[in-house]
Amino acid sequence: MTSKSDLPQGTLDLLIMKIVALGPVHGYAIAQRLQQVSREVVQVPQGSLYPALHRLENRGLLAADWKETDTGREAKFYRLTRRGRAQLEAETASWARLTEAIGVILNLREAK
Amino acid sequence: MTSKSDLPQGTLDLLIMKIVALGPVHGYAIAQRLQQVSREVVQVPQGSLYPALHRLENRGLLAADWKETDTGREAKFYRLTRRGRAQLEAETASWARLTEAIGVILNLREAK
DNA sequence: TGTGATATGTAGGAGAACGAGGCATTCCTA
DNA sequence: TAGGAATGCCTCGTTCTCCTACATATCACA
Repeated sequence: MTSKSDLPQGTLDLLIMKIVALGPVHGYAIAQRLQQVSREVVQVPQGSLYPALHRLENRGLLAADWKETDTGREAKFYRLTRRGRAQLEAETASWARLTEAIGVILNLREAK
Repeated sequence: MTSKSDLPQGTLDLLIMKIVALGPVHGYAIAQRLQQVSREVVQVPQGSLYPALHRLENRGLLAADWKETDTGREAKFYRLTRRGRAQLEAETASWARLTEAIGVILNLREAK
């Protein structure tokens, strides 16, 4: 079971920012955490992950430094910039508003 | 306020199917209902609406007949096909699973 | 007459997601 | 010691969706 459902467009950036907000992580670990925390519901292919990270970095929402991982490899650790933090807050609120609205619609009964 | 937030990819089709499931409606009315019911949160531009309707029709999820509206105009009334109804159910469940997973992630506290 | 609401549609472009590929290192095991 | 799996980074090309802008037509009303 637990079919991998594709993420709606735009959602990936939000999730990435959220994970990064919890503390500096490198790309590979971001994908792993999203998968674990969501119990396999959210799965991020690398062909989506890295372009998204670069996108966020170009927009000035993330910044990165090369550091050594626990396993002794070099990896690019991302952190949220100030703008990124503001963006995360805004998008989280927006997401809540939207999903609530959609939830209402999906629960409509024919009783017009 | 009530900023118009863009819909995540794929969500539009889901919402359209849901509205159509409540009873036959024409395109223009679908957009209006979505806007009203969501208190302006969901707004569907015509350039998104009609392509989406054609898309759903081509996929065999919607079917349409020309009828007269309350206002005396000819309009294309859409209804769900059997496949459309199954698709709506599946996508609704998928949406619930996904938003729940995302909700969990967005509520994470740094306590790893 | 002209403006706003109703009603349908297309064209063009931007942007996101993803599959498929490539590359390098480390660790485990047969 | 050879091979594969896991870790870690990346890009290219395709596909799909969405949206701005535009085009069309009817009707009500001022």
